[in-house]
Amino acid sequence: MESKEPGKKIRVAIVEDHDIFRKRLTELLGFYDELELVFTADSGETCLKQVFESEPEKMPDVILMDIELPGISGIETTFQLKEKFEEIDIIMFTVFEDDERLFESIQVGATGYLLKDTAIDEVVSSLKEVREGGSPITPSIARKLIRMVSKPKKENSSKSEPEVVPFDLSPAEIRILEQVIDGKSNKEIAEEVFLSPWTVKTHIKNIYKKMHVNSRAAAVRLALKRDIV
Amino acid sequence: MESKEPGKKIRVAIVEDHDIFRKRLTELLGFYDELELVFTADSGETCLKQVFESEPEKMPDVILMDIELPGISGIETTFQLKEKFEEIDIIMFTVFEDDERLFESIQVGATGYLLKDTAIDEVVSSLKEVREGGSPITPSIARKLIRMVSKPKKENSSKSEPEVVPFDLSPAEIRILEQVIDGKSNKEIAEEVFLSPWTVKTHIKNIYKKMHVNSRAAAVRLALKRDIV
DNA sequence: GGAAAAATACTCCGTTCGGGTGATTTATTA
DNA sequence: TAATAAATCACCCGAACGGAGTATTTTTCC
Repeated sequence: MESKEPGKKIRVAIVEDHDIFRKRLTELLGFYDELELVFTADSGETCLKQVFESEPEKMPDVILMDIELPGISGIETTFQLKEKFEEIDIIMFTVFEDDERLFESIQVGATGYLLKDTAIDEVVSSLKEVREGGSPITPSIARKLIRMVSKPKKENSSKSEPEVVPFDLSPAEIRILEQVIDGKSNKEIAEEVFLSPWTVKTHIKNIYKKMHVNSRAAAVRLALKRDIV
Repeated sequence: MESKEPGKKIRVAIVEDHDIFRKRLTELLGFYDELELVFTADSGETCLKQVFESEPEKMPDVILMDIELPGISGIETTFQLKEKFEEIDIIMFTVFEDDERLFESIQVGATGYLLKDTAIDEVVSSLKEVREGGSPITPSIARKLIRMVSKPKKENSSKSEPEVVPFDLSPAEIRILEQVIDGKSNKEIAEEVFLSPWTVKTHIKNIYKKMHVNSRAAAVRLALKRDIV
């Protein structure tokens, strides 16, 4: 893992709705010459706007993203960002050690996950690490991650494949998603899988929710991109 | 996550076949008052023997375990140990960042995974972290972990060339097809490319004709399959 | 210069989609 | 056993879509 651009300053952005915290963080990061703060935002919307409007030379390398945000969440924002700007590393920054959101963060493409009580120079080294191909996470979060990866050794080792399905799609949903990818309409899918069109529709709605999309085309693209089929 | 026994020394064991490295490590850890080295071993077998024969008050809290060992491997040793002594935390200690063994280590119950070039005081803080419920891992390993939980992205492969013209799509059509693939609606596309929605629609109709499809989803699938974008 | 292809714009019409809501039934798991 | 998740079916509504047709302007190229 090599550093992406050894000599250069790391361009950092902060997304944090809590004014005092954001300002404090801004101030602290200001002491580090190796960092360049390109913008701060107090909401996901503002962040997206900022990034989309950034000049190439002001595009952040890393974003410190609060999870709890007014309006669209940090997770959603991350998802949106990674769709368009895959090269930006995003470190989730939160007060909670929340399994669910940790998992979601990873799903949508966050690279690191730090707690807000992390010391400032650890935050700074995290920013560097992430640019060098690492994933800064606190040890306690690492343990959660490890639990996710390791088998819940509950008997039953007969199950062959762990079958890592991105987006947590249920078997029924995957079956239907495949049909959607084939360009079929709800009615056609219903006939194919012997279900009512209403059911098919419901499944598709749930698929959209899980995949964060709102059209067949987007779902197909994502599914193919992530090798779900 | 609370410390298991706040005030007490952490009982540490080292399993490492490389004599010089083991001795050096022993020496270095000796400088830390908060640690108590209960034993060292140069093989998995010795380690198991040591643990099984340990007095309760000499039972290690944490074992630094080399993966590459003569005889039974560190992974196998870890497995054996965790069978009987689940409360012992084991930190794998290795020179290699090996995906396969990282994964295996976690499967058999290792709590942490450090590279041997880790600074000594980081090793020591790792020993503490592990006792406090954390999982010390280096950022680069964390990223591998995260990749495991997130996307089993299929890399590689057929780096085939553009070859012939995919379909006979005109530049304008391709431009619009790209937007379709992004999941945009006709109206959104119109705004994006500064055209009337009617025009966009016409283009899409023509695209369908050329591609022999009749829905966005099908067009997206075909386009991605054929690498048109 | 002139034919052909591409790009642009619009209308009508019936179908499909996507979002919201709500309900029942069956696992599964705590 | 109780709570939760998955799967099933249903309805309303407005927006979007897809098909067929027509037509003008630009570009391209022989």
